[in-house]
Amino acid sequence: MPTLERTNPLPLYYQLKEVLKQQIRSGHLAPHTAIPSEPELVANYHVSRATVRQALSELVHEGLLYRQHGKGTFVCEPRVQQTQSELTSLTEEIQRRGKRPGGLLLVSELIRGSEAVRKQLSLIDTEQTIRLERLRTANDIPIAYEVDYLPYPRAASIYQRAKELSDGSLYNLMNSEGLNPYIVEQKIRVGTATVREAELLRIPPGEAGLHFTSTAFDLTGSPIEYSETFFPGTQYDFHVTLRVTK
Amino acid sequence: MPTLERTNPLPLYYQLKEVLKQQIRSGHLAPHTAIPSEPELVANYHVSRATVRQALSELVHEGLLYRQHGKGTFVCEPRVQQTQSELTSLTEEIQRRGKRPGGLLLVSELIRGSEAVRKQLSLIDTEQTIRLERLRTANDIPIAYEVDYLPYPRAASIYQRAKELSDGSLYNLMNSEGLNPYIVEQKIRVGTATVREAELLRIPPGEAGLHFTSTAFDLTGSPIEYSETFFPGTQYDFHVTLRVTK
DNA sequence: TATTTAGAGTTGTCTGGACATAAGGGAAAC
DNA sequence: GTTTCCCTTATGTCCAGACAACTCTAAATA
Repeated sequence: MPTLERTNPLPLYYQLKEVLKQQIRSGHLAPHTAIPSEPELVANYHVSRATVRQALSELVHEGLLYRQHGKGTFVCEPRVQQTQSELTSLTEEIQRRGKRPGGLLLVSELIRGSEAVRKQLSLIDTEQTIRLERLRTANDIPIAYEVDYLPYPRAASIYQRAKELSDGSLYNLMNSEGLNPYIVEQKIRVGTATVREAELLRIPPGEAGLHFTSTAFDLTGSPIEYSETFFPGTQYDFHVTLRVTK
Repeated sequence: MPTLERTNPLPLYYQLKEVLKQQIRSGHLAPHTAIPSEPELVANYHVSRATVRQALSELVHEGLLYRQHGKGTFVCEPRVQQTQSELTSLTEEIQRRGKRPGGLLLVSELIRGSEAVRKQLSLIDTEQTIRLERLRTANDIPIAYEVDYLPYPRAASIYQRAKELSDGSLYNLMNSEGLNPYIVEQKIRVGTATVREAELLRIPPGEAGLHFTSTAFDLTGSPIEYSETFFPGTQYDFHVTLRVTK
């Protein structure tokens, strides 16, 4: 049995979490079987029950364990998409499918923006928007047309570094500038390609596709990005994992 | 200041959560302002710090508060779609838009099911599937065509009560029978209507729409429902809220 | 035999305390 | 005037213990 290191700067509850995760993933703790009870974990790892419960609570929240009052704590059956509701950028999504993500920055400008966009970003009168128009590619083949809006001056540094977007993800760039997306709201509907979109994506005008509008918020709930993306045809599956809020 | 009732069967941390929620929603605690510190809450409500922290932790997890080590705990800016990633059935979604949900049960049968469906439901050799074919309506207008598969015999009671689906939600029926959806995985893509779908939905065959495939799991991670749904045209927006997992 | 009761083991809630770590401000030193 | 250091206050981690509520089994009872 692994032991927890008190000299380790990582918290004890976090170390315990990692140990249990490892045992679950390795199959040492099988689905639907009970893990050691809380008093047993306390004895085995020489930590208090509060520490054990913090580790278990987080694993329950991550969907790896479930508790039954009076009976015990059990291992969840693994799902296909084990990572639940993770926030993946299109860049990462393309990489996950074994392709090479790329992009072409078509336009980068500072404009006032429509009232709809300004409302999404909660801008005040004097503030402007950074507008980025991008063509996204996988293995150099265009797969999506995207327009991003960011609040100015808050995201001024993004405007300076916009040229880096040709090969990288906007979310990566935002993270490196302290604009960390924490929650993202997305709306999905069927749409048809405009003439401009059809031309750029090399598809017939009017062809159907998925139209995304997305707003990203930081952990304080302030909007930091709004975007509209068009995926033509059936080239793109969108996955999502929902959870009951109780 | 409201007081917590120790005679109340509801836990103290839960009562405190509700009090704080109320103060946030009423605007008594404004966005981006600090709430009382943990020691202050301890003194004000006469509970221990562990109790306070349990309440705050859950509110942080629900996206109503955010913490900053060494500074304090603050109120999040409210988002448009404040309820995050909630699991709403189509029935509830229609009601939320002020329309009257309905349905027509076309087929209810017990079959072996394709290998793909059997795999989604993790069935063993001897088990069968309940197959339900439904036309969903809003104000008596067809809006979606849906095929549901449930594991048999586990969901046998659903098969008995299938006729109730004409006016109610499958998730409601499942909940009343102890089959509680806890996590739902969905895949969304653009699709075209088959001849049968077009006929039932009164649209031209081949028209584009959203094609959903969805698998529901109970809290133990076991699959309890798999469904395929077609929404024609642009009648349906799909909303989703994602969160970073860190 | 069938039912009730008692007990052991589990998770849920709560207490009161301790020290660590991070942020900010003000006093002291330069 | 500027920088450095210390103190205060905030959240983060951890402890030892207590009782409540729930589940299951087995013994006691009708």
